[in-house]
Amino acid sequence: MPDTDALPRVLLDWYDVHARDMPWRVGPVQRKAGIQPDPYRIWMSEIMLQQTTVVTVRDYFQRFVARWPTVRDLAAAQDADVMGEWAGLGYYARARNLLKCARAVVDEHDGVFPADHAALLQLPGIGPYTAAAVSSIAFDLRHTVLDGNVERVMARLYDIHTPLPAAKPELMARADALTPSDRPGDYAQAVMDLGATICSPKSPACGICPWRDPCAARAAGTQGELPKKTPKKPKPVRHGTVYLAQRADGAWLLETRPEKGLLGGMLGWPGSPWVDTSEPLPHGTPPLDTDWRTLAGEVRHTFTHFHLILTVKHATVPQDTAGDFVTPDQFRPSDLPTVMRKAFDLSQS
DNA sequence: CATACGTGGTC
DNA sequence: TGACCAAGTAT
Repeated sequence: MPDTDALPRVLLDWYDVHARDMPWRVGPVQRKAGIQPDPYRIWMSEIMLQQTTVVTVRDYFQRFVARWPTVRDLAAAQDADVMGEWAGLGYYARARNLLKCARAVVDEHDGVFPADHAALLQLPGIGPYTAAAVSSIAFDLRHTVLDGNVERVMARLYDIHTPLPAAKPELMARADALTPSDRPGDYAQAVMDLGATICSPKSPACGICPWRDPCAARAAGTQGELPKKTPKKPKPVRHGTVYLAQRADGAWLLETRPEKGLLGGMLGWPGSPWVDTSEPLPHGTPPLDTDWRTLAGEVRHTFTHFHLILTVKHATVPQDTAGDFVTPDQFRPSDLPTVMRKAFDLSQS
């Protein structure tokens, strides 16, 4: 059994030297000099980092805080502007909840992020992990973060073979027992940095790990097979049709998708429902009665729980055609979610 | 507890 | 090349 009193100290010492630089992060040296993180930026980064890598988040974060420097700025933004800026980052419910949360902070908390874990948990898009991350990292309160990194580190440190998600309560208990009252914010970032860099999913760098000596999995040689996970279900393949209509002035016929469900609230091309490939290719109802040309090739895209094959139809229509056309000066292909941008790219090739 | 919910990088 | 994986949340 590792000495649980010494472990957090060892990790904090490692973090003092190896903390990675991130645009939202106040590093250990600055923090010791009394500089506190901006809760708005910590919250923003934590929402973006949900199921998303630091490398991907970095540029999105910079664009968001440059465009909306404070939570009040964000709360006052147009929905379509925020969704467009989020396009390509995925999990679009995060963007919808980002706006709801910003407006709740302004309306219910006088524009100031609450430090309290329970209060944070009441806000849209903030669950157990993010509430703990914001209260610890932004306010240096002692809360235990349990994300994918910490789960992996704990499973290895204590050689826990119970598969996820059943192992979560035990992993949380282990993580909580290690969380120190001194520098809990730096500790939270340190244990996640450790999981992201040293204690990685494949071929962990045990030789340079600050916790190599107390690590039970390393002693047992099981680090490569932990954490165990319950097998995933196979992804079905679905297919459908999308319609790209371009007016004489170059404007495109687009629609804002319904708030709920896949790509909710995002810009997209009109099209058919997407059905299993065991069924015939659906054509849906074309948005205009015109001469549609089927483009060569197809769009292939994989979502979290299914593969999609899209047939893309294109038409050039007269200037006086009625509909929600977006003019070239207002159309940014980067406002489209990736699957829709792939259809656009096919029409341009 | 299971499922829906994106995308890009990696091996 | 396809499966796995990433600082999870909502229902």
